Amino acid sequence: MIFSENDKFKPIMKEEEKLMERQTITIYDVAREAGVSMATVSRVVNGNPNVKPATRKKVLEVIERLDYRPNAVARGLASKKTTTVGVIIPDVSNIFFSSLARGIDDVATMYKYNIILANSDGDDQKEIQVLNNLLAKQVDGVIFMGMHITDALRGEFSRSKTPVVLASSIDPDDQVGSVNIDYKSATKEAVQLLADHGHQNIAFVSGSLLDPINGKERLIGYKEALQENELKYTEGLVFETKYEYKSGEQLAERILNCGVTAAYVVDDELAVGLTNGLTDRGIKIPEDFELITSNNSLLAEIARPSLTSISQPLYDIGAVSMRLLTKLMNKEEIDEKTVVLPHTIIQRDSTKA
Amino acid sequence: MIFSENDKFKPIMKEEEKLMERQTITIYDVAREAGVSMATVSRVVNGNPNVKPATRKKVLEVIERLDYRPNAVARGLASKKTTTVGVIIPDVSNIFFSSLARGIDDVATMYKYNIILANSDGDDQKEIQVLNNLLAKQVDGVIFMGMHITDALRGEFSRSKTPVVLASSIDPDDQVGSVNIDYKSATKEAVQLLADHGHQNIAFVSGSLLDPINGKERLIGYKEALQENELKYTEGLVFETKYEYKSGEQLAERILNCGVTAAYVVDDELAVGLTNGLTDRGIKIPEDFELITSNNSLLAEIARPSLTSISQPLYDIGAVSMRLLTKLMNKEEIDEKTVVLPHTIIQRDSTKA
DNA sequence: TTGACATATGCAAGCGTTTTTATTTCTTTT
DNA sequence: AAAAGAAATAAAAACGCTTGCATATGTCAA
Repeated sequence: MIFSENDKFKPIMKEEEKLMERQTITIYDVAREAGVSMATVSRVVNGNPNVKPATRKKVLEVIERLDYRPNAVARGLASKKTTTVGVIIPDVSNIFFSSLARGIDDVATMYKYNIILANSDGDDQKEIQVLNNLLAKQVDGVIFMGMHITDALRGEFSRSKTPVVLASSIDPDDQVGSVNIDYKSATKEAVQLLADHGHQNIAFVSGSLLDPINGKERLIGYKEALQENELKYTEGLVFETKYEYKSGEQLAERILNCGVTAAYVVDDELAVGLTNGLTDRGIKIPEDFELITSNNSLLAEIARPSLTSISQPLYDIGAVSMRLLTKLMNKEEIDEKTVVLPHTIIQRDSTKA
Repeated sequence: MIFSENDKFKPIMKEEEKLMERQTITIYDVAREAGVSMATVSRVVNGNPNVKPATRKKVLEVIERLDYRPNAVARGLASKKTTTVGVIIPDVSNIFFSSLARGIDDVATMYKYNIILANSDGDDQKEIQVLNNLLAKQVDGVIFMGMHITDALRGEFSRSKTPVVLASSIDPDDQVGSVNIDYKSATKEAVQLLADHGHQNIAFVSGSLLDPINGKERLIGYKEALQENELKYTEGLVFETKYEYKSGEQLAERILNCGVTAAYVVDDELAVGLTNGLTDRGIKIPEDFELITSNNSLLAEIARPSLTSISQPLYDIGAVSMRLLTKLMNKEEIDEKTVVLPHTIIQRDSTKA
């Protein structure tokens, strides 16, 4: 009895049933319901103008009714574009990089891209592995952040057809795009300001000097500034350490022992550590010691005393990098693959007025 | 003449040419070169054990030689798994969320997933839009961070078959997974500590009370602590503001005018702002004013005085959320969809010893 | 040996789109 | 009213892989 009733309904419900049971509505379902071909539905979905308004309307209604959502994976396979870009970042939880990341994502969203975010810890191995992984996922482009670009990595970059932009990272030969500030000049200005205040022993506090941004840009700027002020360059005043709060704190003692009275620091976290370390030892900033940091992140503002800083427009570097990448992906004409953004120095309380 | 020469070579070079010219090596190329079927290559690539070792070796060699990389998009279409999860985050550049994100990505990597990161600014509209976008990209799961879950959003969650985990966000009915600490107890303990030090007027400084985490958890804990100490609850001591450094600074004046001598603050950035604002007005912390913050991020450590804080294990919350999501995606048995991680209070210099 | 099973491999049908090519339907123009 | 061209639509072949099913090969006990 029950069975026969069910059977009676079966043929009638067949189509509806199909829709209910199948978890995913496809372009084919829409086409059938709207009485057009898949091609037409595709055109409607993609905003192709070659569709009669009446047809468009009809299709749109069915899409609405069935709650159809195009499958981006199938699209990606057919069109060979994923509208996704890979972002390789040393560490998202570092405010310097996360500021860049935010700029990247905002512009990405603006151009209808999504970002796949992958942490590398700045590890050469992981960077390559992560890059290959992203390429396997068919990202349309890659934004790379990292202090240091190995030959192996550069090799991978050029081996693939996928466009790459370096955000706040320096590459000797500019095969790929990149967005930076002029680190050499910025450093020079900062050190100049310190020299103007009469300091004789100005420290250069940095991460690894092997990283081109430190060794080939900032250090040069530091040296030039010293030279122009007739100050002698001493290796003893160059401190190579990690980009960590703790490292900065620990450095305080050593730095004081060298008779240093001013420092240029390449990283905010490090700079805050040093500031706190000095303050804890009774040093008055800026009276007894002046200090300039480099990233103008929230940390520079929050620290007490607040820190005078080079202002790298972090968000903007990210945003411009992504914008550049969109052009590259779009095969547009690029006037200049390497863009240099302006920097300034924000005076706060870690230097005298 | 030239033409005929070319023609002569064509048949000979045909296969090689194909390989050179076609930018992408496919599974088909590997199969042909190795003299096996695509299915076998697929099995090798996917580590399926049903392949004779000799065959496996041969295929692997060809893969190596041709530098073949499986196309994850095609794989995704065929297998209906993308090994990608979506992460909806209010703002990556906020250290609270980026700490969570780092935990998420590390565990994701561990389980061979990638994350698509999307900023929502905590905006209800954007959250839904971003979610739909991620679902269109066929992510295998979603991790959501946000202060506040609208009905619309909850609707989208339950409408899709894709598993969702809330990281450090509260949902009344637990249809989806979530990972948190016990905000009520944590707040209660913090306020209790302040009360123990004899404070009569303890402020509750928060973001929007409409966010369940504030209004339904923390505020309750605050009230309970007051009650147990026979202190009267006054609306005037509840401050609702934004999670921003500036807001905290500006709050200092108002808070002093209310005769407050201690505060529990729900966000580190806000807390540092308040601390600096108070200090700038000559208030001595902790002698004249005690303060406890909530996230134990780097900021709490960096601030001077350093801030006593509830320690939410941010990284762990992210990591556990992702781990939970892997189980959900894998359809494993889950003992408990809602996991509550332990918290502690880290005493620093913004409270008396 | 042979039959019975297990193991290894191949075949081909999807997966849900885009896109090229072909076809149909409208407009014009004369 | 017919021819020609433009506009709208349909048909079907990719895209690069996975996977169920069929087939082939190998192994062992009887």
